[in-house]
Amino acid sequence: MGKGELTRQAILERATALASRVGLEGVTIGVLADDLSLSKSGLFAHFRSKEALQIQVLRYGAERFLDNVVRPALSAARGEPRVRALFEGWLRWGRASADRCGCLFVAASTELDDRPGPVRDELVRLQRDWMEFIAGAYRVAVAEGHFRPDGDPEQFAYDVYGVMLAWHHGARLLRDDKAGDRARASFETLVSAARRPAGGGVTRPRAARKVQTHA
Amino acid sequence: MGKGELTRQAILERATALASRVGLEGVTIGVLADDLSLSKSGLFAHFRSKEALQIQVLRYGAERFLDNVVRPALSAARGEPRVRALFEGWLRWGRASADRCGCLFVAASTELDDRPGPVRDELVRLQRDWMEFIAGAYRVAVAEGHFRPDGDPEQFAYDVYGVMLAWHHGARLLRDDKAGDRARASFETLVSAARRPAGGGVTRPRAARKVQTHA
DNA sequence: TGACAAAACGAACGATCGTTCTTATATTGA
DNA sequence: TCAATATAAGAACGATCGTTCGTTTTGTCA
Repeated sequence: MGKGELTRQAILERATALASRVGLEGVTIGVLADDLSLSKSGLFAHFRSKEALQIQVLRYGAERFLDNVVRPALSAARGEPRVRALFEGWLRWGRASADRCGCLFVAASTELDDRPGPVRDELVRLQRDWMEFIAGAYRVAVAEGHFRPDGDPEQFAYDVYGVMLAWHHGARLLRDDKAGDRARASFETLVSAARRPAGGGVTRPRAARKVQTHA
Repeated sequence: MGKGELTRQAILERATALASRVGLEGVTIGVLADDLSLSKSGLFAHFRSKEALQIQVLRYGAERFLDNVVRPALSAARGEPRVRALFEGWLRWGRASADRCGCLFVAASTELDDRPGPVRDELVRLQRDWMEFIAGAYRVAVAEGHFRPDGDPEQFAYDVYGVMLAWHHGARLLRDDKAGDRARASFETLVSAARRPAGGGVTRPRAARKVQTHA
């Protein structure tokens, strides 16, 4: 990796952390340059516009999210355990104080929802991918016999996302200590609703129902 | 109402609508003055600082929310009907294209969650009040015998807020036509889980609620 | 090591930011 | 109607915004 790519990564690292606090628009070239002991023009040369920087920040944040949440969760067993691993990783990621790329997307979502342009397009693409990934994890859990087959994967993804957003609101804004417990309670409700009915309904299960209790 | 108070209201009206699109920080004195055909200094004189303007915008938005959502819902019957009226009004308010004070608070929440100061304090106060109001509506429904008494009102408020945030994410950012249906489906799940058990049997733990009916 | 390319700098650009003055115009009450 | 007052305008401030340009430093490789 050349020198240029190295500082470029350092810039994106810093910018991503900053953006989750002050928003994508709040990341100013001057402040960012000062933080990294660079000149404005030197930093600017790496990206040819602020818009390009913003897009790169979104992609960098998504990569970090993949590294820290998605990929680790893939080592969990297919089905419900993996869905749980995704949620727990997501929550852990949101709590992390060091790099707050998690809330970068929450912040960017409300910041860009009414501002058309390539930055918004990139964010929508990433968010759609992530929602679809959750829905996919749900489908795998159905295939594994953990979740009921007549559920709606997209609705599940929608609901889980809502739980995360509510957590963000409670924990970050309202500083509610119970936000984490509340998020887990909501998630547990969603998971038990997604499970196959306990009594053994009309559809005959192909595999024995796994019982997963939470702490 | 004097002349001053009149233009002051007009400024807040415009600023509130603008803030829900570009955020509280994005509402710039110059742009706001141009929109209203006022001079920067003339507008500025009404508030002695931008920070004061932002606080006034939050209060104005909250008043509008009270007028358009909360007070109309109070004419619904106590208990579950009122809870439903609150939710429907909330959703309607979020959809309204004319004045978007609803998403003002969603936008401000992520914008201010990491920026201490009096503006943030005001927002937290308003949001706490609103959450507590929802929890209060839940308690009334318990008192009316509609909802089960062993439920957690704060958890209910938390969950409903999550549904609204997910709707905002789906409808505003992802432009998902099904967001409204999804939000209603999630809300119905919450309400049926909150209802008294039909059989009137043993009270079950909160995590083992009823099966979710996906749309 | 020397030549060439990559990377960072410094200065400046026009524009806009929030804010502060002083001056002019409306509005109001006696 | 006429002062008293409230309201708006105008000009300018220092600061910062994203961006451009030419120069200088630094890294890379034959």
